[in-house]
Amino acid sequence: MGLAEIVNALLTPRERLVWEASLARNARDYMKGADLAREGEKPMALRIVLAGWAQKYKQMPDGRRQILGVVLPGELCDLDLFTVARTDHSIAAVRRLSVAEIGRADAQRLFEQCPNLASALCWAAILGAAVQREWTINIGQRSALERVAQLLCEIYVRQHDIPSVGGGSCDFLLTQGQMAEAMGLTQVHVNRIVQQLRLRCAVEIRNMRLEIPDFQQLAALASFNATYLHLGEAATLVERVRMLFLSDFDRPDRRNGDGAILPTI
Amino acid sequence: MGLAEIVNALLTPRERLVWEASLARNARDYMKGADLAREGEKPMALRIVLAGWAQKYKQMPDGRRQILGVVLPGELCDLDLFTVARTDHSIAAVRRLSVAEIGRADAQRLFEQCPNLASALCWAAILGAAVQREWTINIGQRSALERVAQLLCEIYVRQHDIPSVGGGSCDFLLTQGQMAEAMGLTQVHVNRIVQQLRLRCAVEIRNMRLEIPDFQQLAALASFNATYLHLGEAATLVERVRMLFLSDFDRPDRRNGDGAILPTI
DNA sequence: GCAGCAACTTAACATGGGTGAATGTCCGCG
DNA sequence: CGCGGACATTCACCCATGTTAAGTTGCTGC
Repeated sequence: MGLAEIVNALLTPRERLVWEASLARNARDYMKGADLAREGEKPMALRIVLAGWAQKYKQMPDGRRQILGVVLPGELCDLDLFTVARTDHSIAAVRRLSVAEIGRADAQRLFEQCPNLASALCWAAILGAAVQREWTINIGQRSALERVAQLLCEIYVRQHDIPSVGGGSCDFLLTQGQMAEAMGLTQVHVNRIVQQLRLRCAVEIRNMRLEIPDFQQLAALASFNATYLHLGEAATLVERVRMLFLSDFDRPDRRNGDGAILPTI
Repeated sequence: MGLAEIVNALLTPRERLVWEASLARNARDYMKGADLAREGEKPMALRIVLAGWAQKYKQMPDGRRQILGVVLPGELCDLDLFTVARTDHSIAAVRRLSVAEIGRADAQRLFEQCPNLASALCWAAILGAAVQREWTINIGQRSALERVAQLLCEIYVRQHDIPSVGGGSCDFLLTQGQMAEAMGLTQVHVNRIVQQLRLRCAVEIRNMRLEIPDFQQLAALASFNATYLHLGEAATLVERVRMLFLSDFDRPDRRNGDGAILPTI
């Protein structure tokens, strides 16, 4: 369940327009490898990826680097602007990247016009933490082969939202070196594994595309279980948000585009 | 920054009373190893640890288990009750455990009486995700010695809130086997490392207590950087929460115990 | 069409940490 | 007091993955 679905479920049509206009107005580009934010800095913007991929990472004093997750188009980078005094991780562009950067003043105005946006962003951030948990078990417990297979499965499913039967393809912008930093392996070993996957599952990574002829087979190799992505849960989302933020959904202007009042559970 | 500090910063005195009464009223005990919640289930309660430690974990089909984090007294287990249809990880008691379990109906009533509680819980959940990120880099990039040292540092600091100079001691309820599951190592290897730490830093784990004669030394071994715990940021928290949830802090009843209006930034 | 660089491959070798199994130590309980 | 269970410790062996160091391929810019 990505930010887009959450926004669709929680915002009124009018709010959605304001939100999307704000994204478009604040677009900014980065070159491959450029940092959008650095660990230890004061957070300066609310960031949504528009095109390309971003990577969250942490670096140790001696240079070892761990990629903590990738941010795909339409997804939220973090809520640090509202939650912490100093950011605890860095964000960089995986390749050429376009991102909406909403500064303090703009954000303030935005939330005044979109009262439901705050809970939508909180939800996206909290669900994003579920992905982080899965990366932890991935690195902690899986073998190199399982790790890489799991990464490919996750990236594939996150781009399709509805898990498709059989196989298919999707964008894949990481180099083998970046995959290594993401999975706690070396570049050389990732290369070995990618070749194994090529032989065993006919998986191909080429030209920034990932091709998976048989998703079931790959998922089995990885013991992939998509529960943590919480797909298809948007339908029942309003019910749960309402439990926590009662007032947000009792406002009289909560209507859909046709003027009908949305079901209130 | 733990839940307690966040609640202190965001709730009115009246709300705090209601909240604490609710915790006390819903206390429930678990035996060592008992599950409070299991992966795949529908979330049934909002849980706050009162005494003892809880562990979040995930298990793979073949039995491998990764501990994703520990929940110390006063901390929130998760917000799954409000965010997901099915939980993606399990929670168990590390040892005998007392926890407040607030069910749907009770939670509903609670949020009606404590309008600021919702944002407090969201903040706690989002800041909890920062700890998860650090576990990821810990397992992905650090050597076994660094990992164990880092774990000890984190547990120590989380119990002291204010990092003390020199050394000290704190509760430590994990067995070496559990430490192994937490750090992606084997029990045997954790034992080797614990003995090294004993020699090199005089660190002792005994009788469910952890003694660290020289915290600086241990922190250096681990390359420990406490940024991710966001200590001491509670002072400026209201300012940030206000940016996101404007309305919550404009309510007329936001007064402190003496009847004076709290500063509004 | 070629220089130059980034990414990918391959190979030989080294090692941190895993495995399995036995032994030791402590403590609560009947 | 002695038994049983939970946890910690030790040992011998070895494999998955890291390290180092060449290549090789294939862009991209000029």
